[in-house]
Amino acid sequence: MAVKYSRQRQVIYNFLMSRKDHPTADVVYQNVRQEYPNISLGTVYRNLTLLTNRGEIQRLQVGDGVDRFDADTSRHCHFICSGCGCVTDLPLDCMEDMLADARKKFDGRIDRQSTYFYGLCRDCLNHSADISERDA
Amino acid sequence: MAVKYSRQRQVIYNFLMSRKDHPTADVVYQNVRQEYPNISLGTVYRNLTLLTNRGEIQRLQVGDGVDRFDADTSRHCHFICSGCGCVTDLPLDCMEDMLADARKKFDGRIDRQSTYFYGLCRDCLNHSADISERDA
DNA sequence: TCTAAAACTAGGAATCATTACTGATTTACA
DNA sequence: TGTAAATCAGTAATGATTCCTAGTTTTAGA
Repeated sequence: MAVKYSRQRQVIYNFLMSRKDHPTADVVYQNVRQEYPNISLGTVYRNLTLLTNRGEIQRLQVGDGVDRFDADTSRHCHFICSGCGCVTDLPLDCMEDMLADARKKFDGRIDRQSTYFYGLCRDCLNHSADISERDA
Repeated sequence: MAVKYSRQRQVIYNFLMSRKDHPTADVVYQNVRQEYPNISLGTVYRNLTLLTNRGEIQRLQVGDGVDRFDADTSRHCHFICSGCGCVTDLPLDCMEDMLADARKKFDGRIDRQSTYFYGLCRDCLNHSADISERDA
């Protein structure tokens, strides 16, 4: 299937490029709707999937049951805060080494790697410290 | 909430310990049902979640929309075949280094890491080679 | 510019993994 | 054994995502 230009896809892609917080499909929908009130959620999902398959964006599955999307396709890890659910980029030097090591040890072809770290972000850590102090 | 012994949970855990292929909740259900015909899928889910929260097993979210479960809680990566969907363990030496590097670079607390590799397993590679030869 | 085919869309229905609810049962412990 | 809390079976509800269909937009070529 040849890919034809569509206004909706362009707007979806532009919105994703403008964000660094890895929005969900619904967040993309709610925002794009400001400009295109008639756009449908199905269209947002279809285009996010299409862009992912074409390698222009990447889909993140951080484990909370909702997929997220990232316009940055460079190889990097993600951190997911168990407190507030925020997702932030985490570029690590050792990713290349890890991939090389995996390829050496695994009998098969490895195309892609995805790494997620989980914990508490700085804001949530500070907040829980506040609570501890208050309770003390 | 104190955790009480339950026959069902024991059977679910035993089954998971006997498998190396990271079964889904439904696969656990179908198998445990052989021995306990009355067990319900809800009970399987509840206990798998409870065991995960207690750190006795781990939940895998490999990206196909269905969660998988692993009785091996040691730190290791997983490979997911894009061809047949099989999930296999992939222990790598560099995981500790990577975690240490992430902790050094990230301002916050990192508790846990999960790494997935995607590609084609040996069987699927051989199979696609067969198809290429046949078509040639 | 006109036209036809292919790709795309909006809107809504369908899917399906997972969770929540409810009344009955089991477990722990005095 | 008696009792309260935890758990269960069965089923309904949830919610993210995909599928479906009729109509619209885009593109390429005459």
